[in-house]
Amino acid sequence: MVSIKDVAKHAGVAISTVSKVLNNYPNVTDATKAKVNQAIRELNYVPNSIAAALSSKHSGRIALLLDPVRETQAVDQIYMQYILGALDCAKELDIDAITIFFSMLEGMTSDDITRYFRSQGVHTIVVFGLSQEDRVIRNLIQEEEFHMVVIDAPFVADGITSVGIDQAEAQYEVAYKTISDNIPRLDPKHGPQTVLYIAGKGTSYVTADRTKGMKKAAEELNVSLSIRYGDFSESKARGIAMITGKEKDIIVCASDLMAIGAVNALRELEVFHPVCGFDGITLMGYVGNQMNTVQQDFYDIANTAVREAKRLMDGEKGRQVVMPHKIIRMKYQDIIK
Amino acid sequence: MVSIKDVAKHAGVAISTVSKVLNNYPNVTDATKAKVNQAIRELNYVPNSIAAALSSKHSGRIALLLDPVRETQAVDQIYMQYILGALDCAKELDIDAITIFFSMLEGMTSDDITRYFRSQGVHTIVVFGLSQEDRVIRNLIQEEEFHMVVIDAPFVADGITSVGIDQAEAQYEVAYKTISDNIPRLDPKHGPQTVLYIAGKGTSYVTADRTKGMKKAAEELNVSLSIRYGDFSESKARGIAMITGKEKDIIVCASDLMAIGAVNALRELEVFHPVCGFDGITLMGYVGNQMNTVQQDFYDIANTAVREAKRLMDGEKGRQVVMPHKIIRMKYQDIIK
DNA sequence: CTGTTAGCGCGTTCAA
DNA sequence: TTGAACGCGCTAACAG
Repeated sequence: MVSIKDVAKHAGVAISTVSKVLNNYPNVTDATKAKVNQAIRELNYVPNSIAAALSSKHSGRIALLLDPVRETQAVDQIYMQYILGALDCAKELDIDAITIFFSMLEGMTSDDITRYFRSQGVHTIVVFGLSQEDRVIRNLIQEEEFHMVVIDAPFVADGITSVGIDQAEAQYEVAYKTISDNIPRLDPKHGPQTVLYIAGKGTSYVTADRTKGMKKAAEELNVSLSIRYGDFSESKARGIAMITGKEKDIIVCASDLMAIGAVNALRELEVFHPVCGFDGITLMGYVGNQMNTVQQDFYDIANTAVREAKRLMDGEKGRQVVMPHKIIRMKYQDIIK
Repeated sequence: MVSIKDVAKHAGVAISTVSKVLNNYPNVTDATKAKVNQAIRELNYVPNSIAAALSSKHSGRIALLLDPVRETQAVDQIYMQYILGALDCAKELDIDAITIFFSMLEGMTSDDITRYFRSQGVHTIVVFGLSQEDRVIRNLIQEEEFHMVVIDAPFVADGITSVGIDQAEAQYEVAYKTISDNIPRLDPKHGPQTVLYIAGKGTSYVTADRTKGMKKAAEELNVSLSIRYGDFSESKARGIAMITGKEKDIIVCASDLMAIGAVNALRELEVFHPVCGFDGITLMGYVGNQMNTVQQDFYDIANTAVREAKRLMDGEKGRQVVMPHKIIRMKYQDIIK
């Protein structure tokens, strides 16, 4: 294996000089820089990131912490996009990232986890989809030993950046559009429309925000709103729609999967009411064709998250980053490849 | 940070002794082992895997190499299961794994890639879904610098293990079942049944095997078979079914996604013919309800792959591992959560 | 069975 | 501006 030493010898300079050009340090003549670069090219040298990490302490390593559902599911694509976006960005910024699932941390105490990350040379953690139940992770955040980027959760501090769309606004928009689009459809004598909102899991941070947006839309449109919690479960949403969906005019769901559950319930009840979802997963194109939903660019979100992680590693302070979203109508034609 | 030195001091032994108990070396008294372990616990010591990797060369690090489609898709769940299964196993065996996508390697020569892995301290690579086009990866395999575990591709050598189901057998079984189940349905005067096989991508290693299985089933059942290549694309399969699907009695597809494309085509043509798929993705439960398909346990396959990687790292020789599969009938009830 | 010691490849002072 | 030397935390001979 060709090491920095070989490069130094080949270029006729000292090891430290090579190191300096490698890391873009100032105070190196262009001439020597050229010599070194040439030697690097000639020897086909690649710095050993392991050794670099050991030596410089701040390994620049980050961990991607995900909590996907264990069973094969349609929402897997969300996590896939997260991983893709994050790893692409990490590669681009030349920081190495390890992927961790919550399940791998099961049964560990906060201390265990801290030690685990430390042993892995991780100093920065990107958390995708934190819920309020995750004490251990929240402890991690509190400890402030690690830099953190948190997706879809309201944490901002010196070492913590939060990334995500404006949940309330997005929910507001899709609900508003879905409801108002359907007002003409209704009999004017019908009275105020009734809307069923199937919210997500109460412990998820996004749920409160989305519910807020839903309420705002309901108020502005002067419709009567009832709220149930579907816990992001398709079958629960299906059950809820089975029971109370028939007499509602419109069903707004806090996730696509729940929207599909609701649609299938309505189908079984042999009634039709507009339903809208949230997330923009492909499955909507197959099952909930032409349904309104919020489209998040998970790839881009993850990309940004890693970029923010880099910012933190560079010593900048945590901040809040709001990502854009779109309201779309899912069509089979758009998703088929 | 508490290091091995601190532990040694605290336990009143030499550094190397600590290292030995850490790595389960022989020749250590139970007494001293206990002392060391106690010190470790008291100091809350965690070995630094970076340093260990640097020192021992064979870092025990593996790379998971995946080639997911870039766009959000229903097959993401396959890759998700791969990653989950692999990382779970890696955690269990205490080897650290990095996830790499083909896209991150784009534009690199074989040498670049070799150097990249080397710089990452990777000595073992698990490749998921290699196609014959991937010259670079095949070079990697040829070079024999790395240990390799290859999923769904026919490579076995001293340092290479192959893992996957019996593609031919699986395709044979699902085709046989689907065809024979439907023989009674047909008018006896109808003559031999006609079967359309929509195969995958010609450059994929599994395609040849599956086609072989299909041919065997067709022969045994004495049906007339025509083969088209859908390249694993839903829309291509849809197009093929649009053109030639109408006059066929049965359509056998080499992937679920293609099966769904075919079903949608038939629906549009307003004819019904049995269709079967391959893979067992969730989407089948939504769209292709009650369709036959081959179910692969991708989680388990990845798990096994990592276990095999470990075997190789331990110096054992490469081998072929055949994973089990099932023929199932996908139902919405089974996949809803 | 235990301790001493020499690196692993690199970043980083501190002199020169 | 450059280079020699030390140390990061650990493993692996080797000596005791």
